[in-house]
Amino acid sequence: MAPKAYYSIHPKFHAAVDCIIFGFEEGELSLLLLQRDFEPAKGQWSLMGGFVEEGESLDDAARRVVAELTGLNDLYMRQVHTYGDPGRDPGERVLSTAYYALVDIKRYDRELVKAHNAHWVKLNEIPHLIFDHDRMVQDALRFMRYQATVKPVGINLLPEEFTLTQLQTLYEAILGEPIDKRNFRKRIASMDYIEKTGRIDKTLSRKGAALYRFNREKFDGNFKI
Amino acid sequence: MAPKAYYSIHPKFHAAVDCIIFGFEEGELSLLLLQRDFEPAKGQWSLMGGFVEEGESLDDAARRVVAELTGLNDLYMRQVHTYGDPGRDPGERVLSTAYYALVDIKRYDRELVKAHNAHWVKLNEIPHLIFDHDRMVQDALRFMRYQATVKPVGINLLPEEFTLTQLQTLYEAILGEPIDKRNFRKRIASMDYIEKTGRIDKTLSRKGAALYRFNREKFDGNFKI
DNA sequence: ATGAAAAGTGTTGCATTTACACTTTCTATT
DNA sequence: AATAGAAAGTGTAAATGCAACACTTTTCAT
Repeated sequence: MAPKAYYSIHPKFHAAVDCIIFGFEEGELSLLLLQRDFEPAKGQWSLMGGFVEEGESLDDAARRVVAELTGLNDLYMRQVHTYGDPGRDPGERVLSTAYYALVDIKRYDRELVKAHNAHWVKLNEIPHLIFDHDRMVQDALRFMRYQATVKPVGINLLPEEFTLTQLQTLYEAILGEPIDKRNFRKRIASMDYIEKTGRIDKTLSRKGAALYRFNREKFDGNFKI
Repeated sequence: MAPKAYYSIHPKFHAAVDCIIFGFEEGELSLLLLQRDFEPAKGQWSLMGGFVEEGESLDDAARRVVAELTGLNDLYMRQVHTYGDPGRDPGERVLSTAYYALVDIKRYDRELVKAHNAHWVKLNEIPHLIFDHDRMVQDALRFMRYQATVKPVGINLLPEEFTLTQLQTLYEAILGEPIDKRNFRKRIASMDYIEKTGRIDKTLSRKGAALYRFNREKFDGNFKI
């Protein structure tokens, strides 16, 4: 067994998670940010975060923190990076692990968000954030963009059923560049895990647009390597 | 200011770094692993790791730990992931951040490695490692492979000057598949940041092979986005 | 009846990637 | 001195993937 001193001669640190919560609305990506009405850094903007508790994994902590703010427990989340510079939190030393989360912006709990004084802010209108949260956002954005080019994580920003126009607008927002409609639809047509539901959405156009859905079974079947 | 209780009501944890140290020899990737002659988990195999100390960033801790074992202070290193499940270390709770490092296997300090009872182990001969170190290795390998397809990080596994055959063998080892010699050389020729030194290596063939070197300035000039 | 607004639909050219085999050079051996 | 062996070095053609491009259909509101 390990001698007791093996651990105890080393310092301990607070551990936190900070969450970069992405939403998609009006053709643009947004982040859910807190206008802090509490200390520390009261009055400034920050990411939603929280301390890791005893017996709680990092993933669980991130999930809890996001659920506290959104009421949603089933979000797509990924760890981005851990920030551990001494002095990154001017109060005490805290190691913080950043996670990004993808939210269908129609689903979050408006009461909870209001209670936390949180707001959806469009990507290009993001204010300066406290500590090293600016850098966390940059890193999370880069990582999410990369993931989106590799697998269809973006789907988690849309409702269960979505039109191809919605999907294209989403990917244009993620990649930050316009996409040719015909080429885009050709590519989607070749992905059998994005399937027509047979239903039609009439709210977004007079003509109506076919609704599609992501079929996780087909995707996992095709992509497990 | 933050009330003192803001921090102090939350638990603290040990923080560690574990390092996946890659080398390249005889056409294969290897890892530098410890056969532990110390507790905990004496007798088992593990990654080189260490606790994060007061006033030391995670990156610094990883750099220190790798230098302790290899004597090398200038290695290419990247953070991979942080592992925080309660119980991942059966002794006490420890949050561990994994880093990978790339070593020119000709350069490390053999005395230090021997003193730590560490050994280079080929990728496909890696034994079961303690705790969650197996998973760390898988994650690091995937991340390093991805990085190698995007930018020439592999160069850090070779000496300053190298032949194109060495470089090709390295990339075959990283990607795990054979590469066509002519296509490979065509691609390298199009990268002006890999430049001929004018020197010739005569140790690896009778004919002799041109030595090349990575020009960081040209690379940064081309790739800064 | 008409106009507006979004949905939907194929083809061609271009660029990139892949497949493929022989010659050159040198030295160690006979 | 001749030769065999071993790795270095070199170009072309086919195929595939990617990018560019414009008009018709449908429906509802006016």
